[in-house]
Amino acid sequence: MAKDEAALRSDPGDRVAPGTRADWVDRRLRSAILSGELEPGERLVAGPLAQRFAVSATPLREAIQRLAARGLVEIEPQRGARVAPASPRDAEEIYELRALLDPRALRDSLEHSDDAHRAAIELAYEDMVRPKGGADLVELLDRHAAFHATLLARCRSRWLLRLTALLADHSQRYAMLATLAGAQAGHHDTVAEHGALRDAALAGDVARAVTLLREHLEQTLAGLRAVAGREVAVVRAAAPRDTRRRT
Amino acid sequence: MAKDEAALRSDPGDRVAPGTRADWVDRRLRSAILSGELEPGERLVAGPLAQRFAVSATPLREAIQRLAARGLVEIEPQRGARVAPASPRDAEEIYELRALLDPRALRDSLEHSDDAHRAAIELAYEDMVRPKGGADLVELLDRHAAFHATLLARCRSRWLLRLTALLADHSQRYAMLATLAGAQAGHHDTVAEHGALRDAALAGDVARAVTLLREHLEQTLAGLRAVAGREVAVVRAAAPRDTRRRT
DNA sequence: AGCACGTATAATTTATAAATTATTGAGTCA
DNA sequence: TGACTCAATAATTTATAAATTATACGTGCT
Repeated sequence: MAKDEAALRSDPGDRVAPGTRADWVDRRLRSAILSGELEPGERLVAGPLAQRFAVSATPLREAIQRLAARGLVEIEPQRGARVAPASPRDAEEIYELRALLDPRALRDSLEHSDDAHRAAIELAYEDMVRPKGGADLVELLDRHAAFHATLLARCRSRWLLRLTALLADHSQRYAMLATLAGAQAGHHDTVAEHGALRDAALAGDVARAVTLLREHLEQTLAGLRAVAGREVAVVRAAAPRDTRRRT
Repeated sequence: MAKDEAALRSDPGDRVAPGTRADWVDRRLRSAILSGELEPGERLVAGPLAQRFAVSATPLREAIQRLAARGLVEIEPQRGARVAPASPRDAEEIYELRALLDPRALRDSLEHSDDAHRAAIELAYEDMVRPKGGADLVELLDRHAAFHATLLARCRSRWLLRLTALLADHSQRYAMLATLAGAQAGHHDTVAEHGALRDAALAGDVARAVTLLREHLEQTLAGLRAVAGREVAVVRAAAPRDTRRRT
């Protein structure tokens, strides 16, 4: 039948590059929030933002709705949207959950790894430790996130991956905020940790890799706690951009 | 504006609904999906839906975006949205994650319980075991979800609660689908399990409550596996409502 | 007939404009 | 002076209409 031919042509998945404007604004806003370009608590006013991105109100609004569902922005009905506030408490919750979920995902991923996966891990690691372009901080954190995501990529549970990706977004934001707050403390030799993690993953030593990842996350959390005080100060400083200056 | 909208909006279960139209459509669509009123894989065409809900395209679209971010609908750019497909595999993943996360949330919740919380638990339990109005299936599942949510309510980690709530939504959908598929199996004496859970929670026996919850979830998963075959059949039967019309 | 191409139709996506709601500020009365 | 009212303004929210894209169908060619 001709049905098969038609089905082949409209095969889902051949469209790799989604091109709608709402998607673009979504990604753009996400990276703006993760990079700190938009500060926590900052208001997102529809008009100026639409002009700044050269899009209409509709796709902008849709992007905001999606980000709200992901927890990156908060919407108060009838009163506008703002970048999700940041707090040390939230950061602790996020990293605790990552310490619980990421190792689990890593175990399943490594147990179903293959050559292509290991190659991808090696590549992501190289991209991370030896950034090509400018040593931009946001680029560095993007590579870091990509490395972790690659490690988990073979996990078969799409839901577990969905949750880890969600948490990874937020922890990337906190990593950036902490760095901006002057977090030189907590520099617990992350390069060595990542290297050991890479080696264990490539060697197929699942148990060791899982342990290393958990320790890595816990130490990151500890380092984040070390600058919690300063971070709070920064958040407080950014907060006064509040809506109403009611007495 | 048209005056008949008030009548249209007084559909069952929304009158205490403050907020915007998009919020309303969001809740309405969510419950439609969770109740199976909209079947997995079913297309969500903007025009008819907007007319059916008596709203414009904009708020409807925003609601769909939010539901997509929550995983209840899937959007293929330029090609429309559809209710997220259901599969036994997804159900397993969801219940496995619940078995991991819910007990953790329950532990923290019960460790910070108080009289008001215990009263809420007792109330939610009564509402569940003795439904007042019609013995509607969706109402029953809503009460069941409410009971579980109440148990976890005192958990201090807002992120953990966010994840459990997300998973609860999807597991409620699967509970409905399984029941519609004729899941009399898996009736592993849920009433007794819930009763014991309630008792342990009210008595402050945290360890026991946590164990009971984990077992409850694992048995629910087991019961769900029992009807997996039939469920697949149902999903397959519903699937042919696919995108492209028959040739 | 079978396949490709072009046109027509339908649906999504975006833009623009109207309307509802919140907030600000001045003016007024106690 | 202080609080309260009420218009003015700004922002969100919704509606409507235009444009972009995908899909279906008919037409002509090999």
